[in-house]
Amino acid sequence: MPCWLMKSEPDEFSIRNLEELGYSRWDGVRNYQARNFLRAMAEGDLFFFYHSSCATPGIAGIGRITRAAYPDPTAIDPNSAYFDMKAKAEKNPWSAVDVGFVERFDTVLTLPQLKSHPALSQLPLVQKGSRLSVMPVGEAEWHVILAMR
DNA sequence: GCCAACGTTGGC
DNA sequence: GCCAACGTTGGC
Repeated sequence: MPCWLMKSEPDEFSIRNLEELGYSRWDGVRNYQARNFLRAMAEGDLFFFYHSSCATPGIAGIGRITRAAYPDPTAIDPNSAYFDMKAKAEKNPWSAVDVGFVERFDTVLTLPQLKSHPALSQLPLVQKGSRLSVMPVGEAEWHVILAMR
């Protein structure tokens, strides 16, 4: 089963928000490479929930894909912060998935911790300058990260 | 708040 | 198709 990592700013949407809600739509992705990964996801895939742009950037928990990619409604909603003028209902280039809560880590697995592990050096997350917000995680990497929690 | 790195836009 | 300018991401 493919595994993933997705970034969210916890001020916007955190692992606690997902825990409280139980499920959510994962929308607002506006990068083609990240969108293509969204489209490669299947129901049942697991992902690491990463907190970015915050006091302690790192992996905060685990979620599950509960619905495969579909057109992102926020792209055609003028009231949404993610509205895209160029998107139309009949031609919407952006995708969203639905996700469910799986687990919240007791403590965030911090970016420096992740960077310190040699087995994770190929993960785009830890590479210099990488801004990719949705990325695949290899099975070996997945288990390494799980063991670090 | 700063700024390096990246992706996108648009003139040519 | 090139590439400079711009806007955004995201760690620090």
